[in-house]
Amino acid sequence: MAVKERMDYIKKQLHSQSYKLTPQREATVEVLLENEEDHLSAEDVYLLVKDKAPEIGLATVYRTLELLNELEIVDKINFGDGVSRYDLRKEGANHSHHHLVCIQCGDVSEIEEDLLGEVEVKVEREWQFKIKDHRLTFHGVCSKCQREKDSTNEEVGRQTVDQL
Amino acid sequence: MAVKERMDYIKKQLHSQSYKLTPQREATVEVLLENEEDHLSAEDVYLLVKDKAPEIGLATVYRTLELLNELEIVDKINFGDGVSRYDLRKEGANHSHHHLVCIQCGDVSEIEEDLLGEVEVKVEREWQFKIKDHRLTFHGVCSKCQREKDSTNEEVGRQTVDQL
DNA sequence: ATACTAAACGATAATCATTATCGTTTTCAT
DNA sequence: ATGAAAACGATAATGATTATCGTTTAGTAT
Ligand SMILES: [Mn+2]
Ligand SMILES: [Mn+2]
Ligand SMILES: [Zn+2]
Ligand SMILES: [Zn+2]
Repeated sequence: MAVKERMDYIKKQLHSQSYKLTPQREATVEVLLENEEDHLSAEDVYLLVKDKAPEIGLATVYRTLELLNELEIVDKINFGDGVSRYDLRKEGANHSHHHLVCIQCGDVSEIEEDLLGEVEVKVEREWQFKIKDHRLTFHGVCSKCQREKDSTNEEVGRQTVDQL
Repeated sequence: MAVKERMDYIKKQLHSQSYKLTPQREATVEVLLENEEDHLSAEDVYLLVKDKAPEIGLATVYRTLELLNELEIVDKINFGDGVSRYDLRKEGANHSHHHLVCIQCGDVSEIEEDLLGEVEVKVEREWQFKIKDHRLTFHGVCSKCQREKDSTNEEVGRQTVDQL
């Protein structure tokens, strides 16, 4: 697993900006690495990190996440529920990855591939805008929910009539 | 101006769902139409709409914006400052338009052109995800801020060195 | 026109995520 | 070992949004 190496790399990033790697910060990063698929809120991180460092305070979690965001180690994203969520950047990535949000089951999945190459070239050229980062989220129906809808819609002889 | 016609169309959308078009709702929509370029928070809308309907309450503004969002007349967006912003959909558009956010001056400008056609085809095919809508925001440096940076960076005679 | 009912409203209290404050602890260079 | 700065934990404050509730309005049936 590259967990150890990524931790080391993050340590270096902190040190290079002369930030200390406290036990609280290390535990927080560990939680983020161990839950990379998820999109945790500050409260979520707080509850998970308390297993490793029970004495940690919620304020410290917020402070740490804020710091990691400034260092561009995590992205702070917002899916429209009332909370910010913190998303570790993919290994080696220097920009935010994309998301698919299912409007039926709420599932959030990732697209690691950068789909915006050509689009960004066009935007930079035609809008004279120097792009530094992006946020791209698709809202729709995930494959699982599509299948469930299908098996529900077995209208007599005609099997699936319309799958939305 | 198409303002009148768009108001009529929105009236029809409300009525078709058997919602009443109250004076408060009408005043709110008017404010949105008159400030289409902007990205107003609920509070912003509240202050503007009070000119037209001084007795309106903030709760009603929130309720109206929520309703317009459900009817897909406005998009509720979040640029990372602590507030939701409400963005009227472009005339005839059935999806959210894109945004350019300048990380230096904070300016937000619009991209009405739908840049994601091919990307969405690919996502639907390769991720088996049925796309209903999207959110795309680019973060970077707007043309104005780039020009200011340029004229500042005249390294030869070196006038001013760095601003900010 | 009157009376009834549900929708909508205004005022304001409650909620809840996030931020600020402050006294204490830790880290690290001297 | 000493002192200053950085971090921390607890908790109060803030501020956007939502919920509540009594009143008003709009639409419909008498
Ligand atoms: Mn993600
Ligand atoms: Mn817009
Ligand atoms: Zn789903
Ligand atoms: Zn700018």
